Amino acid sequence: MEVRTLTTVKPDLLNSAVTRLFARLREHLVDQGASVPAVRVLAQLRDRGPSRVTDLAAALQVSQPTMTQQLHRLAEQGRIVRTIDAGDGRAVRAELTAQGRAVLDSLVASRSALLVAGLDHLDESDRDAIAAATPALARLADALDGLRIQK
Amino acid sequence: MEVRTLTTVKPDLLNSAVTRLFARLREHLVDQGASVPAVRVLAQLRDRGPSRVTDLAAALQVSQPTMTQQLHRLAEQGRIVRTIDAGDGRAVRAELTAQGRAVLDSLVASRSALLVAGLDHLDESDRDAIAAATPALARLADALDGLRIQK
DNA sequence: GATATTACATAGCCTGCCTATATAGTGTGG
DNA sequence: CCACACTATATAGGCAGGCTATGTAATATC
Repeated sequence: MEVRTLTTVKPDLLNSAVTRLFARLREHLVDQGASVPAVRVLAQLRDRGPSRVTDLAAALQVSQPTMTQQLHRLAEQGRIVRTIDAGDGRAVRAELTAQGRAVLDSLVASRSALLVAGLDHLDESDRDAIAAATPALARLADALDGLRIQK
Repeated sequence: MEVRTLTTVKPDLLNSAVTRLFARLREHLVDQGASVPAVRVLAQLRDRGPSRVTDLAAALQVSQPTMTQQLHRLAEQGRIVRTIDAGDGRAVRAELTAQGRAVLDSLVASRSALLVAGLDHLDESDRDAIAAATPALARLADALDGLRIQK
């Protein structure tokens, strides 16, 4: 049997760390003229391909008018194109442009570089701990999703 | 010597986990009629005691007008009181009310309960990994803060 | 073919953030 | 001791991102 200091998760410390990390990640996007909601839409279009307004809104859990507005902004910036669906004149197909894809790739790469640079300032043991915990944190997010739905 | 799979931090997965966790934590506050910026102000007042507008703005890294606005909202809700500083007629002293303190305590307790409930759905090994990584994540946030300043 | 439904757009409102500027109190040099 | 500079907060105006309610146009359905 392993003998080590018993450590339990301190909710406040976990909350604080997550909040601070998120703030830095968001700030990094904003410094490059992007935003978290915009990047989420671009990533969704990259992953799911051309999509309708309503489907994107559902996938990202925002209202349809919010998604309409976001897509109009992204279209003005040339990062997506909006075309009327052939076969359903009501529907809009949003699709990444080459520029949009390039911007997204660049933002993602830059964000990874930031995290790697941050990790580089840590001890090996801290990096190991974070690497080991990453899947667990994803599962914690899954669990919280589940609790939300039951609410 | 321990023999185990060598794992490196995957920046995208870490970003995704942090982003999702933050989204749930924020949603949980919003469900209770609060917001992340408002709670940050209340927590600051709890930790530092009565404070001036400018000091709060600096501590939370927002502009002075943003803090002025936030404090007016919190005052309308009865969560803080704003009094003119005795000794400097220009300055405003913002201070938690008993109600504000109670609301903050309740929100913090509820957030902890949410996290504990989520953790309860995980394996012992996941909980251990998260407990072990929490200080490392805080240090990662510190490191990113440092990188930001050097920028 | 009239009507119901669906997909998106628009209107109007809120929070939260910003910069620029006004106002009012404090402090200071002459 | 008063004009002037400075400092603390407030106000004005603007943008992003979120919401609900509702309008409009295309499609489906009976």
